[in-house]
Amino acid sequence: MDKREFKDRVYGELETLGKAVANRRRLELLDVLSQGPHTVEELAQETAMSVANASQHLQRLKKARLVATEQEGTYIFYRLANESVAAFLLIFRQLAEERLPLIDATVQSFFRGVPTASWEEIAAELAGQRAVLIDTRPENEYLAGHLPGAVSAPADRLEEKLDKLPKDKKLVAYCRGPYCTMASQAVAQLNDAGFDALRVEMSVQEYNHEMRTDNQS
Amino acid sequence: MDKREFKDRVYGELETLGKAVANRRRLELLDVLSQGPHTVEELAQETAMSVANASQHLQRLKKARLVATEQEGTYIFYRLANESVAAFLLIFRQLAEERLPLIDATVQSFFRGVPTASWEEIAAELAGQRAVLIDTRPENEYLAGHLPGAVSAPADRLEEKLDKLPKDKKLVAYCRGPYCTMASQAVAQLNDAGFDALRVEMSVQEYNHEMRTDNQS
DNA sequence: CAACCCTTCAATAACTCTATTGAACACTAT
DNA sequence: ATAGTGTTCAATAGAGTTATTGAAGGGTTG
Repeated sequence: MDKREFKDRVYGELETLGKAVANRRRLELLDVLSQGPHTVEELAQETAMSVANASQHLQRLKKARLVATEQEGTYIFYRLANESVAAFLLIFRQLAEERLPLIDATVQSFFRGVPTASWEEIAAELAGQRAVLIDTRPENEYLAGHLPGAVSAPADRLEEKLDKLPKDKKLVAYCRGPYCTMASQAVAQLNDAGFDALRVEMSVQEYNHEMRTDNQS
Repeated sequence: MDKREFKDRVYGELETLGKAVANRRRLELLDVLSQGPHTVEELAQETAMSVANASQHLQRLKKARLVATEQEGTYIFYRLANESVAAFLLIFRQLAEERLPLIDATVQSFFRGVPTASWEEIAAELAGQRAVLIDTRPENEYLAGHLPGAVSAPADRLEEKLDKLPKDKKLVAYCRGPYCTMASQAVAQLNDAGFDALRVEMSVQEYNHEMRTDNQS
């Protein structure tokens, strides 16, 4: 094996990781999978793809070993291969946002008008019980892991929970991350129903990541 | 802008970062650029591409804002956009190596037979002056930044330096990183010439990264 | 300003990727 | 077994990517 052949092989392998994240559908799938295991059907629905197409993309991700599967009866659950993948996705997103300002501009424009706070702004009120943290993701994602103290109130089944939420406290909604629209949808609906709700820019992934880096320093 | 359109736009932008690193040639260019600024011609030669092809790939990287250019006379120097890009590349490689074992297998097989040490194994001898660290990269990369105490001895011009290297000390060679063959080439040549040389698995990027994380903890 | 060198452009053919379609496979429950 | 449901397979057309080629820009130097 000469020098050129060696480099072609090595960079050819590296390429498979690059190609895995070189497609918007697969990136979207990975973001949903960051929240916990999901079936093919769920993933297809979440990302507005046909089941066959989602399956095809998932197999591509599996070939790059970014995701793994577990059979459970007739369902197949896809999940991220491990924590390194989740950490990588976070850094991937951070770099993209830093280098490609259009992302942040699009996000800003989409969420304009939705009452929003940063985690720092709201942390004291949450700690002092003057605000309640609500998790607007589907219940299975809440069960797979949620922010400490959060209450589950999936955005698409909010009516069922309305009578269990306090009207005398702030409701602080989060969801999957900065490109997820569930919290903002829930906030609009809650405010219409007479609650005092706002969105917080936080997710399980970011929270865990901040905890980890905080402990290190 | 509805929810789906928003996601398509955002993930479509993220995709441009993914596509930038979805090609072995571009990954190789980025690795060379991690060592410092280079002209198109240099990059083309280093990666065994035609100049036109290299230029095409470099423009793609520039469009993704991973690299930037500076004109200097008739030359155009390409360089990584900033430190975040270098850090990302390191993590990208780490994840690829973790998930795709074929990479490490290929590396192991290529460097089998070359006397090699890890940084920990050799650090004490370097500190005690019983070994000399030599930088086998081209001189301009040495000038752009090198390991503390390292002497420049480019692998392709080793004869010129032979009489300046000590025969009574270990020579510890490094180059660009784990996929770079300069150090191993130099080690073979040096040992043939009667020196006591070995390769060390370290690079400027990895060294800086370790220093940074060591200080944090 | 003309010759020169470095870089980019434009066109193209070969190749790869993607969404879609309908069929096939696999597991469960009746 | 059979029907039903979740997932994958196989084929394909359309879109995108890549290396190659030769020509054209854009600076610099004599």
